[in-house]
Amino acid sequence: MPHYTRVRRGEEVFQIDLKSRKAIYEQVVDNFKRLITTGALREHDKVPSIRDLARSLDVNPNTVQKAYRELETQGYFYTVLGQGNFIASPSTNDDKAVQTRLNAVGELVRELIYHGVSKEEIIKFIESLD
Amino acid sequence: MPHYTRVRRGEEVFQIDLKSRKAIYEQVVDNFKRLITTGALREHDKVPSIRDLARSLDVNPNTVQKAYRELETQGYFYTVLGQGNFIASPSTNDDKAVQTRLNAVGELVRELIYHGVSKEEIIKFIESLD
Amino acid sequence: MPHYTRVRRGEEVFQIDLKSRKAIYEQVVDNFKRLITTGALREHDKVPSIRDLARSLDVNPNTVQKAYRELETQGYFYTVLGQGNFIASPSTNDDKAVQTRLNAVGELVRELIYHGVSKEEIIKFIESLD
Amino acid sequence: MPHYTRVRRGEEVFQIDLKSRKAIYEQVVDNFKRLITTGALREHDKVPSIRDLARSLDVNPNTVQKAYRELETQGYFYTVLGQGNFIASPSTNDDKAVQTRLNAVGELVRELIYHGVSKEEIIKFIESLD
DNA sequence: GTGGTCTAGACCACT
DNA sequence: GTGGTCTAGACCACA
Repeated sequence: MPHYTRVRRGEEVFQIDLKSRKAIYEQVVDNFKRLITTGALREHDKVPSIRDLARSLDVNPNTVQKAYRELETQGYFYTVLGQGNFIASPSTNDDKAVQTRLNAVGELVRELIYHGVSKEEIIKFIESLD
Repeated sequence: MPHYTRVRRGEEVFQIDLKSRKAIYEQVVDNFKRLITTGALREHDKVPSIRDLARSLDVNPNTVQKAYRELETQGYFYTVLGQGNFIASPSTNDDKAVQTRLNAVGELVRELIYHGVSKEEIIKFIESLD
Repeated sequence: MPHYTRVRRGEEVFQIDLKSRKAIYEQVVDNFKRLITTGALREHDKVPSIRDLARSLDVNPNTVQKAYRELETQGYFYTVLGQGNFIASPSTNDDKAVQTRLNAVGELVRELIYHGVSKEEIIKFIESLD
Repeated sequence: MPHYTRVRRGEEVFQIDLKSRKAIYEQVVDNFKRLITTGALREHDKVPSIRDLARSLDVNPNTVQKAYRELETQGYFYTVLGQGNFIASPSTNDDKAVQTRLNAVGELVRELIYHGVSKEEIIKFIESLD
């Protein structure tokens, strides 16, 4: 019995690891953030209904709903009552979100340097993204 | 009940925020990582005893113990029985640790770009660190 | 699918935001209340037929019908069988409606004060209306 | 069988109407907002544990938790893991919250005027609060 | 003790 | 069809 689920959506893969210490709903959130920030999902795209995704991932609908709610409050989704959930427009002025993430990057960079990786290598890695 | 604790250790500050969503033991871990990766604590330095730190921070000794065990597992501390805990040497060849952190950086960079921050700005931020 | 609809009616705008958490039929109700209380629609004016408005707003006729029924219940519309819906006369003695709204205002004022807005500012805002 | 629950907490009353069209968790949220904005609950006060309040109100703990989470994201509560929930400091710079509430006040004032209440009466009512 | 997650399954409101 | 709410009850992590 596998303890993870992978679902292909177009070219992209949606992956949940039931054994992970990370909560399932958080993994769903992270998967969607990845699909959105990589451009695989774009503004106004419809996402699967709560029930459908729950069936695909073989988890309880409540769990998916919690993820969708979280994505809505974080500004990645919007909900149209009776019609489903959709990808929202990027909010480019969320200073708090930016600051949190920059701090996290700073922390990781320090740890990477401690593990022997140079700033130049890290910057080269970032430039190679996408 | 105070909702945060700050303890000066030399020039550096050790800070616990009870209001944070992060578990206290994780905050203790992160504080030590920060002190180590910024050079405030160096190889073979002795760290405070579990009981002492617990008293300083006004948290349960079990919590500090959990943090110390975690730091040992992650290779930041080593224990000498009967003498206490000490800062370990950096492990410069921990490919798994490096890979995990690079992935996390990649994820954060994508989210920052999505929030309107350019790669150039992120790189400039990294260069400005320390 | 557009995520909002604006329809000009004379000088005034009728606006539905599908992304809002508010039910569409409630938004239709609110739009009419606004047009009525601002004087854009007056006593005995005829309102569009359910089918026409549904077409203009690109929503389901059932949704508009629900809104019209609600507006009739609340005393803003009256129906003449075979002729359509019309704007009713203001009911100046509806103590219950007044009391409900005053309570709501009180609640909002308390929350505004809690968020640092002074009573004077709130009163100035009210005086500036219209 | 009564369809509502009233719980006295000190001088204040906490009231839930199971028959209301408003969701139970929202009623819990509103009750706490009222207690906070009227000053009955103050910064750093401990609120009842999820299980305790659920027992008092005779609702499911999940329902109370949903309310507490909402209060946390709206900035009224903060959670200390393993210790419970506490009243947060007022956030005096939440422009969005202020704007939303001012708009709502404007709407209500227009409706009150439509129902025959004068601006002067409304302002007098606001000045009489507390 | 505390909050957090998850399931199974029911019922409701809106479109 | 869609999302939203609620219950009953289980299990886990943290302090």
